[in-house]
Amino acid sequence: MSGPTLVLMSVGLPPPKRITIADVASRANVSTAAVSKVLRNAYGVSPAMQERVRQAMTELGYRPHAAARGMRGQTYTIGVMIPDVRNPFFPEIIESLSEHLDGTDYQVLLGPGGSDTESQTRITDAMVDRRMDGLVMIAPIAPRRELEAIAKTVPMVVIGRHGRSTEYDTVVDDDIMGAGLIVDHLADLGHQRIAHIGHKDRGPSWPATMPQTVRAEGYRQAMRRRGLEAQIDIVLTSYSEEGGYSAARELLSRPVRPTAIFAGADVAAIGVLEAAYELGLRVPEDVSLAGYDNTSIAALGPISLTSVDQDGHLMGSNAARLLLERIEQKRHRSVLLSLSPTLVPRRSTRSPLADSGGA
Amino acid sequence: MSGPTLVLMSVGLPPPKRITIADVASRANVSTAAVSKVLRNAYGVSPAMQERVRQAMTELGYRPHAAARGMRGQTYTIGVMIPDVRNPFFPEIIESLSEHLDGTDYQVLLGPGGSDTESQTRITDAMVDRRMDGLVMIAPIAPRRELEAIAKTVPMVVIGRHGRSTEYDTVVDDDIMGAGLIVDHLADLGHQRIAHIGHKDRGPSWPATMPQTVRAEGYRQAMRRRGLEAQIDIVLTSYSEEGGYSAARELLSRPVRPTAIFAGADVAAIGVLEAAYELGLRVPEDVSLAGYDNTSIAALGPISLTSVDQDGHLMGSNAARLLLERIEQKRHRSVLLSLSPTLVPRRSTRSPLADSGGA
DNA sequence: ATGAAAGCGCTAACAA
DNA sequence: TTGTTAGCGCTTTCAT
Repeated sequence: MSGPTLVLMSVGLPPPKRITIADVASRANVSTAAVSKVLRNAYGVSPAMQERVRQAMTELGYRPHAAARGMRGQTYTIGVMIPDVRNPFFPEIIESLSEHLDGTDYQVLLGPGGSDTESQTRITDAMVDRRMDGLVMIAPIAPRRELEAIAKTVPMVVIGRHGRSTEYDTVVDDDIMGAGLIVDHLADLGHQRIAHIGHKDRGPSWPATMPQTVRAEGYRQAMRRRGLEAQIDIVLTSYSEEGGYSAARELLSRPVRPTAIFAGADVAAIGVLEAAYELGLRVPEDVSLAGYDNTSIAALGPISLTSVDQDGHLMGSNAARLLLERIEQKRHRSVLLSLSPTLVPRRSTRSPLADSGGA
Repeated sequence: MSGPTLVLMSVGLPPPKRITIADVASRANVSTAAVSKVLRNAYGVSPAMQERVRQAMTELGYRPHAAARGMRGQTYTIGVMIPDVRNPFFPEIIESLSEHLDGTDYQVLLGPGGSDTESQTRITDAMVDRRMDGLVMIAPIAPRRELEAIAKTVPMVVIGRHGRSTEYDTVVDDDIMGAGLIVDHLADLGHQRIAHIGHKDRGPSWPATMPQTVRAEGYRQAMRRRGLEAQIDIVLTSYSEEGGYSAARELLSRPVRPTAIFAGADVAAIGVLEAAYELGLRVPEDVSLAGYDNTSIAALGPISLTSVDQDGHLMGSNAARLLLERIEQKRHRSVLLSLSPTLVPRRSTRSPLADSGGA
């Protein structure tokens, strides 16, 4: 294979300089203060002046300098911290968030934080340093105290993390319930050896409020409720293809295999599929499989993965609404919004074969 | 299903105010200019003063105000315009981009632009308004003139768009070659009726330089080269699951079906799989299928999709490098970097059955 | 209703 | 090497 091709080209002209409110002001024969007021739809400008200023703005192609505005007023920027850009569930939230903000003056900017505390802190700080008007944190792993410290500085909504805070709003899906839906579904089908694949993250933070912890806990509770306490079987890897793969390699290589696997995320379930495929095991004939998140891949005919739907759309729009309330109406009382998930049964789960009795 | 649960909570304290260089300066008994210099690692500060200032910074927990810095100097922010947050190929580019920037003072912020011109323009303007130091545009659909107008204002690298510009750098994968790899592969297997699913986007821009156009053109060229000109068969929908699905419904319902389908993107190929599944056709027994992008889903055992690999990692790191060169070394000569793709053959393609002779 | 002017936190000439 | 100071583009009192 040939290496990359490289082509050089010419040129370099003097950079044009931007139009400021001063330009607009002089063009419209008004003060800069007047222009500023028009810009903000502030009180105390006659319709006539309004018109003149707007005219001048369009004629000159004026664009407000967001950073400069931010020095005194707002930056009109909403920051969204995203751990793991690859997670196919986040786009749903993000899309709905931006949609909700589309009519407003606010712009959404995404901060790619890694799955470790440091990089999440780094990008979060970066957003604060840029004086964003509000922050949406998607499943952050920082300790609550840290989040609250930031939330004291800037309006904040946390998505996908359980527990409440007085400093920020929370939008969360009831993961206890979601895990229960899956376990009940599998138990109803006659499964007993139901294993769970969980996510363990790095970092010092106590993860009791993280979705993965709550899903595992929901799994435990449901297993007990169904009298399957002795069958509780959790493998902690990560919510990723690799994580699901390695967990499944372990589970499916045992002398007594589980008859069903509940992966805490669809991506992990995909890894399980891969492992099962390699081991020559069929889903659902040899092992039932369920995921979580109901990502679009779960719906695919050849995959047809039973999953739990979280309505990311609703999460996103609510997060946007709550954040705007905090920013514009200066609300300080915090809100906890808990949405209920729904089960989406598909072909990846079915009754275990006759030979698969209890332990 | 019960509706969302809502819980209200209390509190509201006076917001603390931020530490500025003035605070740091007085604490360290130096001028603000000195602090500024330390901040920028600028020339002309004694090690002693360096130390005093850094000390004061950490003691006070000082964080520079990015917007204020931006008013005179840089914002240390790199903006990345992303059309379609759902495209699973982009995360690769983004990850490698951020990685490359990790050691530097720059921060990556992502601008979610939709698949239409307006929303892309909107988010791009927003990034310019925020005085980002550099912009990376991933497969933008704006006309080249528009891109160049922006590039005159701010250092810019365009990814995934063919054609060259004197104003910005380009990192692109050779889509003509990539399409050729697929067609050759299929033709070598004995296929003749090879159909192609393309992407047609909205917007007034002339799309001759867009990847989808080039891939379609590459397909045509390769078909001619292989003497299959009469078999050229392109269905234009979109690079999405739905697009692939509807195109495949059409193609596979014909009296004389193609023996192979080359979808311009893996996501579209996934839609084809879905359609084939619904129609009771097997891949590859009844129809061979190839995608493009080699996304992780293509590698899955149950899917095993033949695809073209683009090395997003290399694209991302090169884009970062080129952008930094433009920003820091003020390079003006533009660069075109063309990477070559590779074929990744998998089980979704095989020789057509005997009964599937030429038209 | 309108405008003059004082900052916001920082950078960069220029002086010392 | 260090400090002084004039902005950057906008918002926001406070007079007019």
